[in-house]
Amino acid sequence: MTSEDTLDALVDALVRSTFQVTGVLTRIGAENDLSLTQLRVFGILRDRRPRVTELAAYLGLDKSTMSGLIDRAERRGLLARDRNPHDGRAVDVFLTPAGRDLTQRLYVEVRDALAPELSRLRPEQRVQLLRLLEPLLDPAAAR
Amino acid sequence: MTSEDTLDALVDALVRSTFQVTGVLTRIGAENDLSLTQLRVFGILRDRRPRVTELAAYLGLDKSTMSGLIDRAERRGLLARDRNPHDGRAVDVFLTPAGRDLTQRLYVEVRDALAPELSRLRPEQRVQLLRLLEPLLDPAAAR
DNA sequence: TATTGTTATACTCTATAACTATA
DNA sequence: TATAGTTATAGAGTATAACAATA
Repeated sequence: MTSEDTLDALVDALVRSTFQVTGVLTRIGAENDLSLTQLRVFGILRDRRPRVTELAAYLGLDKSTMSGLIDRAERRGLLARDRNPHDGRAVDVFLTPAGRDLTQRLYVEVRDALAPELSRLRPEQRVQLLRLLEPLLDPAAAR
Repeated sequence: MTSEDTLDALVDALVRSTFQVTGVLTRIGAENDLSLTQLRVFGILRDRRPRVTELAAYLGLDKSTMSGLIDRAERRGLLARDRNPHDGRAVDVFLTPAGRDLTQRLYVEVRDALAPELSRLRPEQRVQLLRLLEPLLDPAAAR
């Protein structure tokens, strides 16, 4: 197998595993009335308190799209807005306690859903996979 | 690091790499006026000629959603419908030559977009990653 | 003037329900 | 009766353009 073939096969495997994980995330989201994007929003807010524009940039979305996403989650009491104390134009976004609880529950659900697949690997293979994925994760890309 | 910690870190890395690859696919799709779902449709049709319901099942979507997706792509001349010769109720879906060309171009774009990230791994590491991803890919899950 | 955020608008994606045609 | 597909409807996700408020 040439190095070119490996690249093709690897891209294929990467795309397929992406769709597989996306399927799990989409299902768990749907069971909690959350879209994949909302799931991402909650993941980001887990340890950050960004302004609207920052959040949109993380997700690669327009700020107007962000407004709608925040509106709907805010209406459900899962997250909240607050004026940024240092810049009167900016609005900070953060999880409410209810949103934080939900995020924690979602995280456990995702882990439990992926664990069976990952158990097909031996423990030392799991460590290996982790080591191989890490270099691929662009620090600029948000979760 | 305990095995429990590895699982947590691995799930995290897997989800993050999923969003990263999804970002690439979404961008390339958008540049060609295609949604992520349309991209998947084209990937599936690349080597299959399923009926509407089969396609919907692959994607985990309702058949009515499928009708709309097919409509829009058909209007653009990228795919076509045909009566299934063995079952008068069923409709087969397949790529037109234009759709096939586009799919091929998209594939190359995706590979070229992911190649730089993958080049952070040494050749033998890429082979290793491929070997580790393969057991995770459920044959039941479509691309 | 430039930036931050919201709103109006239009289109795609999605599911549910109701329908037609075929098995 | 059951299955395959379409259509009507409604809501979420998305971007573009126009706007108000602040820097």
